[in-house]
Amino acid sequence: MSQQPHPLTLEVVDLMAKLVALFHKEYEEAAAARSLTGAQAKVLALLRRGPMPMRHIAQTLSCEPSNITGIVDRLETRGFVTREADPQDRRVKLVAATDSGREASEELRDSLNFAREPLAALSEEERATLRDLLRRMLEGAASS
Amino acid sequence: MSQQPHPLTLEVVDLMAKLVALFHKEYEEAAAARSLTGAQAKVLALLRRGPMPMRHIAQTLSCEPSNITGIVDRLETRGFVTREADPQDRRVKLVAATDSGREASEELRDSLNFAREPLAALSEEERATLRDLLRRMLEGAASS
DNA sequence: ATGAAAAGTTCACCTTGTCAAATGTTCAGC
DNA sequence: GCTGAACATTTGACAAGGTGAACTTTTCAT
Repeated sequence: MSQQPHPLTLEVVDLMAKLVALFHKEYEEAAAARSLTGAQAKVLALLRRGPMPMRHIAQTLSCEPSNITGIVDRLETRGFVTREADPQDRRVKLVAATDSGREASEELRDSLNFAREPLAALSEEERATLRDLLRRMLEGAASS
Repeated sequence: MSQQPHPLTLEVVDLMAKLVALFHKEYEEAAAARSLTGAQAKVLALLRRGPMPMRHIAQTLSCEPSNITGIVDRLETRGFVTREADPQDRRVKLVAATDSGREASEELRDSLNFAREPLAALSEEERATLRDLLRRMLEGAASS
């Protein structure tokens, strides 16, 4: 709690902050190009793996369940998502992406990959090194 | 525009998305601990380098100037920031951090450095490698 | 001098986010 | 079998972030 901020660490944090800002901006733009908001795109991306209870969405995105209600409402009126009661437990609603929702999400993801100019600056080997470092950093954190 | 998404690239993008989410969450929490919002903290961080016209803040954060008005309003009522007319051009207002604003921003920054658990998983040498890779990736992009 | 362009502000509006109070459902214990 | 606690979701009130359009003030080129 009282360690000197090491100059190298400080610089890495600074670079990461810039990269985060850049990534965030590009994600929002890619979503907006499909008239989705960032939050809607994130929910849609989660649902690519399959239907999911509201609660689980809220936990994964670290926000209140009541917040998800609104986001799913807006996705639902646009036909990107459906809500059905879970037969196992009728308290929970399973949110599932429609075909059109899945398609929008995958398009967005692919457009992101191609738009990733920063990554193009690295060779294949460097990208592998980066992948390993990022993996190590994320090992302790939450997943999916 | 039609290149196959290379699995390695895809994985790196995915890891970065997770890192971005993690970083973002920790930043918001660190800001909230000082009862600042993320946006307010970002503006305050920009002002550490010196006073700045509203317009410049908006450009740096890639948002509309009218948005900055509100954020600076809220920072101002809490005494973190002042607005004065630029003597050179009385259309522009120079926003400057007060001592208390600067202090809050620096505290936040330092708390971020120490809270950066993910980085602790890397050795000094690995952090240097990461720094170099990030630098390369950001070379083409906007700065500060 | 006049008029176009720039910087900020204001206003109306939407989305994200929180919290507290409802509703409906499940389930443990009796 | 009933009751009450716990749970998932929704609703409503509210604040902040974000946009776009209309307005004021100031600058500056002609």
